[in-house]
Amino acid sequence: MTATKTARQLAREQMNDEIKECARRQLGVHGANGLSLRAITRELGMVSSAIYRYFASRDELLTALILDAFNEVGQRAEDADESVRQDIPMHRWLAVWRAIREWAVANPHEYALIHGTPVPGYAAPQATAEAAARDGIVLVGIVRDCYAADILSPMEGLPPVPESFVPDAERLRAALFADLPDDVVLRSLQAWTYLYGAVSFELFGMYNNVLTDIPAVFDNSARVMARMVGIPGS
Amino acid sequence: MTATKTARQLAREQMNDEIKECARRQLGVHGANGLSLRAITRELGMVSSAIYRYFASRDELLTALILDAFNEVGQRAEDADESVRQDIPMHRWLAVWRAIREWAVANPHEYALIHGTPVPGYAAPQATAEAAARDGIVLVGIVRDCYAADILSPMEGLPPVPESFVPDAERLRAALFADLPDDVVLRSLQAWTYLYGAVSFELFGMYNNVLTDIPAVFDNSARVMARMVGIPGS
DNA sequence: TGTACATCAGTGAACGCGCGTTCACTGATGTAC
DNA sequence: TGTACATCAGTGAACGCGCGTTCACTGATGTAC
Repeated sequence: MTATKTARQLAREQMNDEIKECARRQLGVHGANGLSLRAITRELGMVSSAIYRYFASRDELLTALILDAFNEVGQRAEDADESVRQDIPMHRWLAVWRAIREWAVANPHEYALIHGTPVPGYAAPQATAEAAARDGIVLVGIVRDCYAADILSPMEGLPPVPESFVPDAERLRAALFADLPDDVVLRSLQAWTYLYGAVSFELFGMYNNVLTDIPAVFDNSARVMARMVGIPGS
Repeated sequence: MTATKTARQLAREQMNDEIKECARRQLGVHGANGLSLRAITRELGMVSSAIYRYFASRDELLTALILDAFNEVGQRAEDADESVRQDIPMHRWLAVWRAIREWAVANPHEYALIHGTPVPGYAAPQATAEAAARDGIVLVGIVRDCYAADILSPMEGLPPVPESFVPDAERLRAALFADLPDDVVLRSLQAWTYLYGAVSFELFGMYNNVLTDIPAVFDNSARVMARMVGIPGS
């Protein structure tokens, strides 16, 4: 197992990428349900059975695409967080929200793959769960940093945390939320819900004939949610 | 054109309903993309071409299902609003939120049809737009009643309305929001976005292994959004 | 009230299409001695 | 360094399937006189 790769290995990796890229293009035209292995091989100038050298089945290809999508959006979120000044939490928060939205707008069909209607008959394997959590980890990280610096001030006057949420908060703390109090865990989840609700509304056309400057409203929503969670900054 | 219907007309209406009901059942198994006219006729014991006496094409059937779904959820929202005491806005607000969520949970596939990934290659005709607005009209109605009664107090300390939203607010006022101020129009849209974001997260499985008592968190969110918009009540 | 004609729900065969997956194969690339 | 063998990417034909839609038809239901 050396670092140098044989011509065969290189060709294989390249072909693998070409298949996925072609599949992504297909997603845009026919949606996830219409993803056709034959159409992919046709476009790549191969015989239809050749694709089975790379993916054992249609589901396996789908899984690879889903994994890529989760990782891409997760990577964008992480990059955005690191690209801004770490000492201004609101800047980090806005940067991450924008990065996620912008990725989705630029890749609507991959977005639909991970946040749209689940593909019937397809069950995502456990492997995707880890990749799916990356964006959430980034957002929670910002909240945690504020809490650790004692500058988190969740909005007052909001309804109290429901009792039935307490065990969930406990479990979520252990997994990701560290020592954040119940209400902050809840507000963070609500902000996360809003973020993807807004992106889905935009991409699925619900804002057609309603909003013209969607990015501006999205930014405003990001700030509203930041205020709710307690992230300081104008 | 009398009120009495011929046996033929009655049979036609009944068959029409049976086809749609069967189609709705199919949605659950294979999703909107997998809706098959042949499978429907098979289940109904007809020959495959017979369905063309009722729907001119697959798209026409889809449109009918979408229209039904919008009208059903709209009806539920209206009924819920009317079923509670009109003088307590928060009760109305909660009732409508719950009604919409409960309809969605009870009819996940019809929900996906109207709020999930758009079906590729299918463009909803204008006719659906009116039905699609019913739930929004109910929610805005509550806000308007509060404003008219001078008991609306939008949350303070939220980021100001973006300038680019002002023309949208103007247009939306003319269509539906009557004399509500810009910030209330914006907060209402954000609440509407949140509502469907939360329902979609629940139905599309994003809360799996995260929340156990989803209705409780949903209620909490409804109250948070009510507070943001300015609807009074604990 | 009875008859002649029009309407129209449902039939059955066919059209042309695309799909995922399998299998035995060829021939180029890579590896071990 | 050269040869024998193993690996494996890609071929081409085939399998069995389901799909939406058209078309000429049959026979029951409805309507006008």
